[in-house]
Amino acid sequence: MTDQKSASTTVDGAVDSSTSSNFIRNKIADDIKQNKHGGRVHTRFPPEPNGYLHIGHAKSICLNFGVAAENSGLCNLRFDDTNPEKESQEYVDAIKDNISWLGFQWNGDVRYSSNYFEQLYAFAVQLIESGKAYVCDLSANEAREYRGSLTQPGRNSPHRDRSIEENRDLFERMRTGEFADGHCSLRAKIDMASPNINMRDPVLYRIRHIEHHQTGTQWCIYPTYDYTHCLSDAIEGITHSLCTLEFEDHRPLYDWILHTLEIASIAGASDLADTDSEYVLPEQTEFAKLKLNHTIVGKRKLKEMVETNVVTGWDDPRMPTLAGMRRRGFTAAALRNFCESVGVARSDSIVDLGMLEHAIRDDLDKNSPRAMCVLNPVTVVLTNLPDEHLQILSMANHPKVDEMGRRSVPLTKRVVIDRSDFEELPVQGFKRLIAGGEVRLRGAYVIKCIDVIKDDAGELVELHCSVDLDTLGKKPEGRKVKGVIHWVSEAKGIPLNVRLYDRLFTVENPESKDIEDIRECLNEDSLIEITSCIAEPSIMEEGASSSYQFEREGYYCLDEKESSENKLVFNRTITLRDSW
RNA sequence: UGGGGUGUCGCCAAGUGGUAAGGCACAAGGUUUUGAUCCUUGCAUGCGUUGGUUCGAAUCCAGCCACCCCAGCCA
Repeated sequence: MTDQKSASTTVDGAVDSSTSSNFIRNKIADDIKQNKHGGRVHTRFPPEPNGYLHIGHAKSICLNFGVAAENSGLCNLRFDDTNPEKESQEYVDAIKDNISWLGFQWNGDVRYSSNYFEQLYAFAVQLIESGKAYVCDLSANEAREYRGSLTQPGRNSPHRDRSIEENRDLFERMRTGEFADGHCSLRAKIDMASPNINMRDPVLYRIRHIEHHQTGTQWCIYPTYDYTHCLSDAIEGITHSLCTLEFEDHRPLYDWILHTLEIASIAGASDLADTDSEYVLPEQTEFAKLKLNHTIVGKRKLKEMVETNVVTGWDDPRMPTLAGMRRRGFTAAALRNFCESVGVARSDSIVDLGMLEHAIRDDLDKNSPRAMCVLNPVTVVLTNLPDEHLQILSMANHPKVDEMGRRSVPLTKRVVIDRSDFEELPVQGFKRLIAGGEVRLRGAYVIKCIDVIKDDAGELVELHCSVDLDTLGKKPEGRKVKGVIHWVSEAKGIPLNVRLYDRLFTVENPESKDIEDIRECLNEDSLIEITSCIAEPSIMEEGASSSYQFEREGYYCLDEKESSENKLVFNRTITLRDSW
C-alpha cells in the first residue's frame, strides 16, 4: 500500500500542505517497487527559452521537482533550445530566476539541449548508417503534400532510398553549410502510411543559418524537438519524462528513436556511463496542462499582450507570469500549495480562479503582518482630546501569532478613516459609523459621531467625534459596539499610492476560439491607481516588512519598481474575503 | 471521416470489483476589537449514456454520445 498522505519539503524549508495521490505518483511508486531504474527517480523541467514562465509552468515545475524530492531523486533544469529563432538569453535568465524564486533547486549545472548537439549529430549519423534516416530534398510545401492527411496515408519521398553513403555525404554537407535554409532536411525513415502522422518520416534536422544564444555560429543545422528531447532525456539519465497531453502522439516517436539507436551507445554517452547504475531508457508520461478561467496562459498571446502594450511588461502585476504574480505579491509557497491542490490528472480541465485566490489568502493570512492604511481618507476630529495629543498605542502585528511581535501606532486629535466607513443613510445591517452612532477605532477607543461638517455643496468635509476614554482595551459599559474600523493619524500617517488590480478579461474564457482579438474583452478597470492613501508610520520603520495585510482592506505589497523616495506605491495583492 | 485521449457534485479531484475521500465555491450556525481568520454543520441513492457480466460495478465487457489533441523543416 502506498502512503497517500505525505508532505514535501522545498529548498527554503517550507513544508507544504499534505499531498494526495495522482497517477504519476502511483506510477513512480510502482516503478520503484519493481526496481525499474534501479530505484532511481530522475526528472527534468525542460522549458524552451522563448518567453517568460507562467502559472501553467509552475504546475510542471512543482510536479517535476516535487516528485523527485518526494522520492529522494533529482530534477534537472534543461533549456530545450533547439530553435534559436525564437529564443534568447533574456528568457534563459528570467526562467532560472523564476524557478529559484518558486523555491526549487535544480540538480547540478543548468543543462541545455544545445550541450548535446555534437552527440546528437553522432547519433544521427548512426541512424543514417543503419538505414533509418535519409536526407530529403523536398521543400516544406512538397513535404506537406507527400505527408497525406488525417484520413489519407502519405507517399514516400522520392529521396527515401538514397544510399547510405550518399546520405552520409549529404548530411555532412548540411552541417558544413553548403546548403541554404530549407534546401533539404534529415528525416527518419519510419512509415509514410502510419495513422500517426508523427511517424510519417518526421524531420530530424533542418538547416538554419542563424546564430544561437548558446552555441553562436557553430551550427547551421538544428535538431528538432522530437529528435532532441528523447535523447537529451536519455543522455541525462532521466527516468520519468513528464510532459503535457499534446505530446501523447509523439510518444511512439520518442520510443522509436531511443529503441532504434544502439542502446549501448546511448548508455555510453549518458551521465550514467561511468557509474554502476544499470542503464534503462527514459519513459514519457503525459498529464493535463493547467488552465485557469479568466486567464490567458498561451505564450503567444501573453507575448502579444506585452508587445501591444496591453500590459506594461512580462512582470505586469496583472500577468499570470511568475514574474507578474511575484510583483503582485503572490508568494512562492502559495503558488506551490495551489499547484498541489489542483492535482495532476489526464482530463482537460479549467480550474476556477477562486482556487488560486484561496491559496494566496491562506498563505498571506498566516504570514502577513497587519497594518492600517486608509485608502479614501476623511478626517475625524476627536473633539475631547487636546490639540497636541499624541498617544502611542501598542498593537499586535498578527492577531494569532504572538511571535510576530507588536508595533507602535500613534493616535492624535485628528485622524482619518475611510470614506466608506461613514454613512448618513445606512442600509440595514451597516455596522460602521453613522451620525450619532458609535464605532470602535481598531486598537484604540470607541468614538461617537456628534457632528457632520459639510461644505456649501453638501460634500462631507469632516466628522466630529467624542472619545470614550474608558474603552481602551475594554468593552464599553452597558452597551454593545459592534463596528470596528481602521484609522490613521492624520499628522503622523504616511502618504502613499495604491494600485488596485482586477482580472484582465471580462470573459471567463479569454482563450476561446470565438474571440478573434483579445483586446475586445479587456477589463477597462483592471488597474486603478488611487493616490491619497495614508498608512500608519510603522510600515516605513527600519526593518519593516514590504508586504502587509492592511486591515479590513486586503493584502498589499510594496512595488519596488514603481516606488521612489518621494512616492510610495503599493500593489493590492488580493482583497480580503468579503461576505457582507 | 484516420489515429491518440478524456468524461465522478457549480470548479478541481481521489477511487483499479465490496457499496462515492478531500479541497474550492456555496449555505446555515458559533467565536471574534479585521463584516477577515478560526470552529461546527449541510452540500453526488449516484460516477457521460444504454445494455451486459456478477451475490455485488464508478471500477470488467459491448454499443452509443460529447469534448480535447495531431496533417510546422515550432515546442
